[in-house]
Amino acid sequence: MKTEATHWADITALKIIREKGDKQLYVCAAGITPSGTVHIGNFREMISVDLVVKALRELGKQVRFIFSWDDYDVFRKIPANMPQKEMLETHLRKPITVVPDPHGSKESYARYNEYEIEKLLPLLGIEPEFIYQAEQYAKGCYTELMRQALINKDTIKAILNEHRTSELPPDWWPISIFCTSCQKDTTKISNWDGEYAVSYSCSACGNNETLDLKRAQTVKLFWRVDFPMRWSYEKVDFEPGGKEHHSAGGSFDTASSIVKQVYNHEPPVTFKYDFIRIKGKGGKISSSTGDVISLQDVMYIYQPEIIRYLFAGTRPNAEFAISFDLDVLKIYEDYDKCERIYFGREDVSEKRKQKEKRIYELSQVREIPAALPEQIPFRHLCNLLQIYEGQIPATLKALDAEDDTRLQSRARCAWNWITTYAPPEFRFHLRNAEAVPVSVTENQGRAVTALYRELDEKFSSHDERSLAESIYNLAHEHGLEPKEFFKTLYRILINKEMGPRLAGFILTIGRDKIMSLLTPYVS
RNA sequence: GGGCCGUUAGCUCAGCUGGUAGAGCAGCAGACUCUUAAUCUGCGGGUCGAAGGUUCGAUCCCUUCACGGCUCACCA
Repeated sequence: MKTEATHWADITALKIIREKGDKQLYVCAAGITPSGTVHIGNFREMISVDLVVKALRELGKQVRFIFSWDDYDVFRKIPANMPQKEMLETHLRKPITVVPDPHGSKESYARYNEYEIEKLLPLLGIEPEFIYQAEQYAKGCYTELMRQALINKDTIKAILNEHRTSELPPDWWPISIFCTSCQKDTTKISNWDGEYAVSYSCSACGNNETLDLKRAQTVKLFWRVDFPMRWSYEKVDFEPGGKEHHSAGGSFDTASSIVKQVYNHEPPVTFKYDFIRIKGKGGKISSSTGDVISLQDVMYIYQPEIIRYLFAGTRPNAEFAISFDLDVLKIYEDYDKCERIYFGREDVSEKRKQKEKRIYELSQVREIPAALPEQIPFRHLCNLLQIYEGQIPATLKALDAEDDTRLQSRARCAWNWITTYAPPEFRFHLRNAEAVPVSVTENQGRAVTALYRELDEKFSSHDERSLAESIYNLAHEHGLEPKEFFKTLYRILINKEMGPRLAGFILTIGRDKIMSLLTPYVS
């Protein structure tokens, strides 16, 4: 039993129970429009709900975690990162589920964007029940609720007008219609009979028609109304919202009024989450250039647990940056430290300990490890992988590490980082022993020869410290400044002037390899 | 114009339901005749944006103000 909840996910869970009462089932919802690549900022919506769901379940509650894809939205503009722009151009104003996938792999534009992230979520332990709005509308799930909105048109209008600078026009309706002929939403409603018949005319193709709401599959609610309608339909108890929805007059505000006045349902518990910034991914990052950062991009560098850790460890209403630069090392170190704290291997204040422990628990993709997992510092992994040229099994074997999924995943991320984002100082290639030797002076050659002999005799008895000492001594014995000797050795090993801390590096490279690399210089 | 959020050590930030402040980095000193933001050890009196108020007592509550940022108001 925990003393008091201090983590935001637990606090929110308790708040939901307090405000919604003791229920058999709690509904927690997330929703995103797949009108383009789902980016890491959108991901905050999913993970935020996931963490709250987790907290509720740990309190012994039954929870339904729903995720609504707002894929009956209209295709308004073409994101810069999409191929086949001319083709897409011809589909503007149609529902995104009708627009073809420009990549040609999925049944629609919307589906492509949905799938790109749906396939990744289970890897992060996020497994919601997906609801596809286009499908829901098509199935007629919302017919009655649409009619209710039509009946309450004036109420809705008044609510929306409260915060508008210009009033909605007299002929405004809370629904919009995709023309059955040209599929575009370039339609104007001309009449509603008070029951289920809605007439419209299409300005694009000139189509005039009267639809039956009970049969029609192309009518939908205006987004600010769709939102509260869904709260009512799914009986949503909790849904967070991005900051763009959370100010006075924003969609949460109007949706709350509408759900109460039109649908006779209480709005869900909510909180606001802030945006995610990106750091260290050089140059163009704005969505206008279409260079959005997706979850996949982040997973390329960060293990699943660490992605969860980043979000679980930050209050939702605080903005934070996801880094691709040197900060990556620090983030991995922070996570490892958090893990050590969880397993009591690190002395910290009780308060800190409680805090970190909860964050650690929430960061786990599945069950919490029973004992401290083997930790291999990210930085070290980066060096080893370069020695083994990116071969993960060989690297883990050299480490005598368990070949488990966590370490594999970390190794993959480390290699990805090294090859894509790491600064040049971090990168190296071991030279090939058969390559033409670099040139060394006579003195340098003698020192290298001495080192060769030293290693030949005592490689296995050296540790980093003793070997470092030997290197110094050898330098002096042969009249070299240590710095010069270091440079010489780095050139011989990796053809650079600097590299990883030398003694440890030599030991890591391993006896066989180091001997073969030094051999050409032995006189 | 409305709303929200910030303003805490040089920098980045922690500080839960009030009991006069902390961590990392930087810095300084020392150690190691090393180098991948190098490692180890030691060192943290900063009017907690300003002014009022509530309180025995406020960084943490209330009010007002200043500065900074974000967001809504057109479309989804």
